[in-house]
Amino acid sequence: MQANKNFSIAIQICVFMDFKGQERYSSKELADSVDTNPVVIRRQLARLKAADLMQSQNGPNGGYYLTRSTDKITLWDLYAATREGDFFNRPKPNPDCVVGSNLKYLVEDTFYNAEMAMKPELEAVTIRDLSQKLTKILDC
Amino acid sequence: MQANKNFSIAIQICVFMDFKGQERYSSKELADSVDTNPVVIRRQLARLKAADLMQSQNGPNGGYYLTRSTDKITLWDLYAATREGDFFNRPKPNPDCVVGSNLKYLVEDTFYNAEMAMKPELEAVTIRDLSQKLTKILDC
DNA sequence: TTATTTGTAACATTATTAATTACAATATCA
DNA sequence: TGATATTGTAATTAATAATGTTACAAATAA
Repeated sequence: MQANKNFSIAIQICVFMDFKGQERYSSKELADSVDTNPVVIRRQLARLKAADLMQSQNGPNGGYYLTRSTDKITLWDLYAATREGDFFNRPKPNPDCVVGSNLKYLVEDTFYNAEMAMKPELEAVTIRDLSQKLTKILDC
Repeated sequence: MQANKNFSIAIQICVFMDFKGQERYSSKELADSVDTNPVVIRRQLARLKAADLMQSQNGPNGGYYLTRSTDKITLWDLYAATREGDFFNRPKPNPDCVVGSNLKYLVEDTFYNAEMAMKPELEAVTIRDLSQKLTKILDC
């Protein structure tokens, strides 16, 4: 399990960017913030780029930047960009067992519905919301 | 990531039991169905026992059985029994980064809401529903 | 009393994830 | 143009987590 982790890192990167307010961020800077390796960050950001949430520029003074305002990026956007694989996860059922081999079909509708039920909750929160909340916390 | 997998196995075991209609099932039988080791199954079932969904009996002709009718066991029951850890999963934030170290608090409400939004969807489906659906599929 | 089964700990193995190294491609700027 | 900084990605290694296995005590039925 770990679409969760990628999701969490994506949130952190975006909030970090909004909070800092720079133009661009190198993978090195972001890696320090997340406490991991720059290459790990670049791999993560490749997903966000694929979802048109992030852009990058090569060369000196290059780096990554968000393609739109942080009040237009919701947690659902990041969830969708970083999720992978099946919500329901039964990799290798015994093909001789009628239950195991059909279970996927039995539950896929329900699992889809469950996942979609989260959508409005995650859409209700933007990156801007989180970074403003953070600012408030730190003011105390 | 793998609360999902335990959840899936729990569903499979319960549907299997309803579908077969025996009194009890040894961990060996169940392991064959799931295609894994009996000890793995026993570990899984320990969770379901802790959630009062399953009981067991030692000795010859012993084994596992559900504590209540399968039309009273919902997918949410199994989800709750098998979930572990945080929905939001950022194990070791850099303590020097204000974003990373506070992120957990920023999102925990939203993540709780998102998880709870799934509840009615998962509560709407019982183990009985699934095993009846399976029977129908196999009749075709 | 014997056989069967759960419960669990300890260990071994396998699979997955993350980190690192390396380097080509690209872009900036003096 | 040349030096430098940066992304993109592949290949490798290291670390971590999950799974499978063995072993055996405790319980129970016949």
